[in-house]
Amino acid sequence: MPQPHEILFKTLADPTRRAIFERLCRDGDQTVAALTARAGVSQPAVSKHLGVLKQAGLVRDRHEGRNTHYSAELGALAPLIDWTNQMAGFWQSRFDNLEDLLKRMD
Amino acid sequence: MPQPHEILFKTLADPTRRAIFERLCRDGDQTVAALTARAGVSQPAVSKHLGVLKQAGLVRDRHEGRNTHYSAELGALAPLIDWTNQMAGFWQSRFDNLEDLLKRMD
DNA sequence: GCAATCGATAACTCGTTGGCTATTGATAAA
DNA sequence: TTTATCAATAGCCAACGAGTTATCGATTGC
Repeated sequence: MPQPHEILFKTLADPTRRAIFERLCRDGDQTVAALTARAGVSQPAVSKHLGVLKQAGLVRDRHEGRNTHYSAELGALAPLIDWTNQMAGFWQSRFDNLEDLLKRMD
Repeated sequence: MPQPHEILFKTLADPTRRAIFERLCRDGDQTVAALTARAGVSQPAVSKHLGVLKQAGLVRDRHEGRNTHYSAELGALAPLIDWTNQMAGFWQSRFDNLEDLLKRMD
């Protein structure tokens, strides 16, 4: 399985798709029709984006009669947070090493 | 100007480009030649990626004779962190509102 | 039962983008 | 001064991806 942040970056890179996810975070549970009304693209396009978001684990779907409700899965963002923390960690390590070096030079 | 996280998501979505950035975070200052040696793609491809990273503010370049050194600009990740925090905030707000509602129903 | 709505899928188009090779400008080395 | 190296640019191509319209299966309402 590829590294978990890989799919997240790819999925969230598209503005339309990210807007859909943001809306689900803001306002919670939404039907496809409700999301389509505000997405600025066609219903099939929205369905496709939701499929990609679901594949990335960023949303869940719940079927209720002929409506499908989607909701954000906030925990799925964890690998993204981990990745940024890791980058910051690398940075800090190198800084610490430099500090040590300078200390040893005294 | 577009929202600052927009360009970051787009820039970091490409695996090759992200690997270059990661390497700069891990190991600090690198020449284009050094980065090319490990990138698995041609030197022009690396230069193009570095151009995109620079445009996004994620790297800085420093010229030294005929070599060009690049280094990571860690602060540029801030809008990404802000965005994830904002998503978490929306989530929390909705939870709080639900809590309030339940409390008022007592 | 029949018409209407919801949402997913199919099939296609088109712009974007990541890759390449070739080349150029600039600096260092011989 | 001539040759070699470094990095950026130009020009091209193939693949991918986001959008469209058309359609279909499923559910609900008349």
